[in-house]
Amino acid sequence: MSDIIDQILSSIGKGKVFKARELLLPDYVPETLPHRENQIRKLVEILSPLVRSERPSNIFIYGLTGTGKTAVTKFVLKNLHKRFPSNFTYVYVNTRQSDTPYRILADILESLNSKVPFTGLSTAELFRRLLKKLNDIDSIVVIVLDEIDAMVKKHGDDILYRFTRANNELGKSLISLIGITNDVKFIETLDPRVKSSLSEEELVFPPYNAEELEDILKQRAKFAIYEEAINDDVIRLCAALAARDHGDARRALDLLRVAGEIAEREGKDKITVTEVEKARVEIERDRVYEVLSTLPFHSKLVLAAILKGLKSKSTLTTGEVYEIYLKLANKIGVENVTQRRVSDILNELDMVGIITAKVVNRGRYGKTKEINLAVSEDIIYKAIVESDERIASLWS
DNA sequence: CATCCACAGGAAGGACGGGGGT
DNA sequence: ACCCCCGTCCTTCCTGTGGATG
Repeated sequence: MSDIIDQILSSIGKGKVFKARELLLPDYVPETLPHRENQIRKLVEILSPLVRSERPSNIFIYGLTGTGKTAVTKFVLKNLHKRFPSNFTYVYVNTRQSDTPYRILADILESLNSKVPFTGLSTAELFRRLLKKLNDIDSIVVIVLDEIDAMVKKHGDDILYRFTRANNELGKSLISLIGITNDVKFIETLDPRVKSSLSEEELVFPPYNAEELEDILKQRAKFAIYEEAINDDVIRLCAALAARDHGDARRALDLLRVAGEIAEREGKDKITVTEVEKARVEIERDRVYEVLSTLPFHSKLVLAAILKGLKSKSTLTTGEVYEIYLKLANKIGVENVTQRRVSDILNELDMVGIITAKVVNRGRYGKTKEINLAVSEDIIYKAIVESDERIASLWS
């Protein structure tokens, strides 16, 4: 028995691909950020008052996913803090992970070493505690709110307004906000007071092109992967796939890392384009599984309805999906939700990238959504059948 | 050129369970 | 022990709308 385990362990242990796999993980902040020199310079300039222990302007940072917004922000703050540790503190909150005002405030308080209950308090109470804490600390605090658009779309800009007013309530200027968003149009939807206050300074991150992605990948690969285990074709393919997807560096790094993991798992000593292709499928599959696992039952059922419907048509409307959904609900004997709810569910499925639901006007034939899958059908099918047996029974 | 389709999507609220404060 | 606040799903009722059609 132990032979088997030894075998497995040794085959895992003697990975021939990665020198330092962690350098390819999404939250790793590298020492150099190629093709972001301008953004770094601008950000340091804006934040330079910190050197004199003064409050910098609030900053709004835009750019699509994987354009280096988070990395640059963390990089700059980390390095400034290293040089001037007593001048300020900074807090980073990802508002997609902590996507309610309550969680955001709780995260900030926890970063400032204040214990808060998981739930139970009002957000007003948390805000009061935050102000008190800031008053006690009495130094500049830079608060980074990453992926702020997701939170505001769900919960409104009320919390942002409160943040921008916090300096008044404190009676001194301690808080400096950095808002990061993927959605360029997002800022127009903000309350004008919040908008003007939050975007005292603005910074734009353009997408990387394929060449720049290659540079980034090469540079990381140099330290993360053995030279013999990789070649330029692999890097070029990862870069090209990611460039097709609006120049997303995170996606490019993910592809490379997962391709390497696949190579090691299969006992190979180098990454080839085959592994990159497998990595692409695997990444997509993992994402679908994860999204589905958190989906409420009726969302899965709506997805099942879409799958069924697309068998006979190339695109569906909300009404068509709802009809099929009603049949399926009836078949497995569960209460159905209203069409209004299904409309929202379709938007949610769109938001997480499993389907595309585009609003179209068809004149005389009304306004509806055109619904299509955004992920390959068999991946969704497998994921959905495994996630719930009642839904699985619809196919047996 | 008005009409009218097939919904979109906002507003208000309610049931419910998890987790406080006091 | 009791009340309060929260987020999550969901309902009901509603007003809004781009453009093919008559």
